[in-house]
Amino acid sequence: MNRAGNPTISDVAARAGVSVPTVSRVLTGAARVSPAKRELVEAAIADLGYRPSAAARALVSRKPQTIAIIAGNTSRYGYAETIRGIEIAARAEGYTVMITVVESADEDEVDRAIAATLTQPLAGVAVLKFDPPGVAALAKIPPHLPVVALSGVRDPATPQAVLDEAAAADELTRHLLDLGHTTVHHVRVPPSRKVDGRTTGWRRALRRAGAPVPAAVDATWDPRSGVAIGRALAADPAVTAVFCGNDEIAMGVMRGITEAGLRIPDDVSVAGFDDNPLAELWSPPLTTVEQDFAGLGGRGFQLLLNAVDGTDDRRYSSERPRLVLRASTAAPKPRA
Amino acid sequence: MNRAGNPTISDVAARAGVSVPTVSRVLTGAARVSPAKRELVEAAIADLGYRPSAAARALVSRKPQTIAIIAGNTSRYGYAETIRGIEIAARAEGYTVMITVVESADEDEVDRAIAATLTQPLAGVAVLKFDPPGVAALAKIPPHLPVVALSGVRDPATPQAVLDEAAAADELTRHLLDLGHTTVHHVRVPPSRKVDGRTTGWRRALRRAGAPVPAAVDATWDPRSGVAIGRALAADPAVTAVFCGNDEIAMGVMRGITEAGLRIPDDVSVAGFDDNPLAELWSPPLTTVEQDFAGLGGRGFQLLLNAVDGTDDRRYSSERPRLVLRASTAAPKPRA
DNA sequence: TTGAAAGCGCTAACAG
DNA sequence: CTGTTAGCGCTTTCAA
Repeated sequence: MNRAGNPTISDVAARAGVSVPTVSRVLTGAARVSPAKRELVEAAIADLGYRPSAAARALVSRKPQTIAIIAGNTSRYGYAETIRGIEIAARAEGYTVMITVVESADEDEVDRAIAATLTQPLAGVAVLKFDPPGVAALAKIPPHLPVVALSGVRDPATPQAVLDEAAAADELTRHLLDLGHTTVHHVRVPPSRKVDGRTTGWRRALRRAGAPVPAAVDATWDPRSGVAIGRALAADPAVTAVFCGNDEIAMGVMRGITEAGLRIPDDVSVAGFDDNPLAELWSPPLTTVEQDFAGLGGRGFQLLLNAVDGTDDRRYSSERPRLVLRASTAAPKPRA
Repeated sequence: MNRAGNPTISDVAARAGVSVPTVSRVLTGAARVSPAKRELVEAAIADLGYRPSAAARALVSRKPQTIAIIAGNTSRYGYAETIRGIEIAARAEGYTVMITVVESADEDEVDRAIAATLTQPLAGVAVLKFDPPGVAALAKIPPHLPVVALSGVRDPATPQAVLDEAAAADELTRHLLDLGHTTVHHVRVPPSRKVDGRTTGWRRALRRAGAPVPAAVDATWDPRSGVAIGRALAADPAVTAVFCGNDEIAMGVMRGITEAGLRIPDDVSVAGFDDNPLAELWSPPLTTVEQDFAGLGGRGFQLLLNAVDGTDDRRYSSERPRLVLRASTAAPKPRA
């Protein structure tokens, strides 16, 4: 019994009448143990309700079974789903997950978060490179620690799992152009850097089509920030199609446009990104891009595992999100 | 240097020309150290980029700085916000947070999750008692470990932070009744138990008003499950007001009602619960109950801290959610 | 104020 | 197959 009242491995050994290492052997399966002793040990473990101490194990074996996720946020849709995907994959492999939130890219804040995290015995770290705090945190991870970046700008220096947002944004923009819109306006969510896949793909599609490239409008993460933007967009007769950086913002923008007296999609087409569960229930149902965030998390974890045990050396995983056409986009009609 | 290439406390000691315990003393502040040596040690720590190992610390000191959150889900709105609230409060107190997901109340799954969690050196555990997996997990936490339940049925055996959902549901139902509705129908989200605050408050208000109590309809967590329910409700002329267990379901129900050709709130009033960020952007903006989930998480962490260090013995914290009246509810009008 | 010694709970050699 | 011996990185006695 230790100070917290938990049985220890030596309690088990004593009860089973074997040595401590023998107990360890049945626990880890590191060596063969005779069936007789194994049974004794298992019985003792069950009787005592013994649980091995991860701290002691990590200390001596250097094979920690914990990974840390560093994220700028834990509750927004894409973040939460990605974290869920990592957690599920990690759990399936017997890993425990620890979460550290870094709310700003402020150096002190990042340092503090990293320090708190690295204090733990970690098999590796997954960083959500969705935003500036994520980018800043990734830069501070010590080189010897296995790491994977989820999303973000391509960087060969680090294993990375991404969703090919640029390709999807390109496809969505092209779709709008094909519908007959002269150009497509764009409302951005706070980008992780100067470059942002959604914006890049949008611009690329416009350029390729020879369409004018309007200035992108910046929204915040708060869906309400889209309302004022929607109103302003509605006031400009040149605006017939709007591509928003995520579904929440799109919903805000739609509300602003509607409040201004225009109809969607008759007067203005609006598309989002992410395929939030509420997107298909919106009125009108929102055209968007389905992003498999949970899958992103799962692929990221696999890459991290590769980096940890080195069996597989794949370091990059990209998946193309899927366009979901719904009723919020249509061919332009001359405004009444 | 240990095997992972990290400097250890003895590297620091060697570099500073002092003993290991002296380094430990400046680290923990457990005893006075002469300014001269302290400076030497601090310089060595900085030079080496030394970070104490939480595993070793936890092993010897039995004062772990990690708490575990056990949750049935990490990405749904209320869950994610609550987790965020706990994380923020914990971080402010120097605690690291670990997350374990228990997806079903299945005994094996719960046991496995608990076992994986308890293996870590933990100061305490916060359980989201939002659903059956949460309830099942709570029952399995060993008695010596400090624990707090977030939400759920009142249980004096465990420190608990709640949102008084019954009071809020009662208030909302009464509001609908006061508007002139003969009764209020109710669509439930999967309850954590037979009793569920939202349903209880709804029923209480109806009974007190002498209004008929219709059978509650069960939805799943998927907002789409609300659509079919909405259609069915629309087919019943007796339905003029619907109170839904959460906003997502309410959005699905509204869509079903609209698809059936009825208008909201003219033909049917619909109210939700939670005040999802999208609720106010919905058409029409959704009447709901604002739940401060992040605050719930924060209060829960405080209670856990009380249980851990025993300075304060408060074990219960309840807060009354706030009614938010918007355009989805109105006085009943005879259907055309 | 400081160092030497002991030991947290466990796994990794190493004999036997 | 199994026990003995070390020792992980740290804090906690205990003397000095």
